[in-house]
Amino acid sequence: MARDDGESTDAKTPDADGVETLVDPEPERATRFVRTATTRGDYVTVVGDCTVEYDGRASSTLGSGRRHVLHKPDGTVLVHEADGHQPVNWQPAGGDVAVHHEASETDAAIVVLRATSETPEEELVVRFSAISQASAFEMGESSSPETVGTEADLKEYVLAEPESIERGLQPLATERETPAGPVDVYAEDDSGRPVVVELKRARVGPDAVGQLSRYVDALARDLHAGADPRGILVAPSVTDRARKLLAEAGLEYARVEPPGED
Amino acid sequence: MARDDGESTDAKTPDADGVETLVDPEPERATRFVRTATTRGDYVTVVGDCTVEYDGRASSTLGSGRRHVLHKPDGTVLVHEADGHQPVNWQPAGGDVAVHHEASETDAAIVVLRATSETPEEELVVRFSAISQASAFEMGESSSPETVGTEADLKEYVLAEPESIERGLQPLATERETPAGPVDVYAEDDSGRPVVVELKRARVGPDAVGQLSRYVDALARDLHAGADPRGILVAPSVTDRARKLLAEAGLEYARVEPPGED
DNA sequence: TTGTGGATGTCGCCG
DNA sequence: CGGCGACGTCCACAA
Repeated sequence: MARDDGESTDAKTPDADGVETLVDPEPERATRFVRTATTRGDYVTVVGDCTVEYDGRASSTLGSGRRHVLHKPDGTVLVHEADGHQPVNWQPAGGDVAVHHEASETDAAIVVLRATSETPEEELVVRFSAISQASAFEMGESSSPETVGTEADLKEYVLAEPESIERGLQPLATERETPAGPVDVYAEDDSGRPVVVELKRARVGPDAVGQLSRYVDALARDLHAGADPRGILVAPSVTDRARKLLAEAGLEYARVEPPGED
Repeated sequence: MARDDGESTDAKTPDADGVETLVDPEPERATRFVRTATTRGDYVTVVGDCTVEYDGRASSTLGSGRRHVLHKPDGTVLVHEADGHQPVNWQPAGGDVAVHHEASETDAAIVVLRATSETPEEELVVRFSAISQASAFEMGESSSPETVGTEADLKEYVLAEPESIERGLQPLATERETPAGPVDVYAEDDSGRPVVVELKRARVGPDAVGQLSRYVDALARDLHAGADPRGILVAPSVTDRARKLLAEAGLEYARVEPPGED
């Protein structure tokens, strides 16, 4: 879709389909371009040499280096480097972003992107000493993937086939509230004894045992004395340590296939 | 840095400083460009309409939409949409990436990026029906930020000033091993009673209580009978439920300022 | 390779 | 808005 508004003269390719690109722009031009595109609600990317400062829940400093900076229409800022899934620095959605240019200690003007947010109060400042490429894209609405294999899928399966955990097990409720939090599946075994089922979609470690343990303890307190609920951890597999912790706490483990493998 | 190798003729701006950009390329050209840049070890970005399929630990499908796809030199693939910090789909570093083009159901040829990995066996397939922009960048080595305000900083502070937790507290060891895992700080109170200290840099919930609880239980078993270790959760703040769980488990809480606020 | 716990975790749901 | 737990969590570090 062509851009015909005034600022589109900044674009290297103003007639391209929803994309404008500057290569090696001067700082002032880059500043104007990024500011305009950001204001317009575009998805903006900048590649160049920059330093990054972050201050908020923690603080960090990054020395000069070549990075890939994204600014999304929702205010998200991501600073990516050559490696890794995680951005090296970022700012969550919802904050404000300001772009300006200023003189650096040497003679080169630099482009500064400052992203701020409140609750928590945080600030991310990216200072470009050189910009190789700045682009702006019209991005459509975000969609969400249909995912199979989540804990919700496992719960569905367990509710449909409770015998896969134990013969005679009867689910009574999901997300049953206890003083320690909601229990994934609350059930009764074939002798009428209450059972707390904690579901995990993947191999479990000690944390899941702690979680189940808290629920069972809370329920034991909550129910009339002598109810003595059982706790069953349901997962594809367990680590050794988790298995020992289960044994020590008098809890049980039931293996299920990972969900969504139909 | 100018690119003078054979494939550089694909670049829209072959002389730019470490950046090559194609706008609205034909599928075959885009395929060649992305494949070459990827092989070369460049940081590659593609913006266009695509579908995404993932299969591995879980499975997901994404219908057609405009997206921003990154391929990093380490093999990481990220698929971003207009919103959110997290990529809507991704592939971790270390896997293989293949790019080819194929005929679609309609007459348009499409560009396919397939990222695969083993352990766990996973596959991510991005199918572009149209590409607005494809870019390749030379990216330097990744750096790592100097971050202040981590749990490690809190530990340092606590070891230097144990009285900030409790008068007379004497740290004996860090990461002391127990059958339930390593304890952040192992100490003795002024009466010589052993103390397990669990540190958290931020407000804590029930999970941290469970963690501390496991350590204390394990240590009680591990030490000679009658040692009766105390457990202190050290954090800037606690949720109500966590506080209740602490009380029920006979554990304590000590408030500390978030680290790195000097 | 696997286990374990931290993270500026982020995200969605629910009170 | 805060609490709570899932996440294809990712990640570094240790065994």
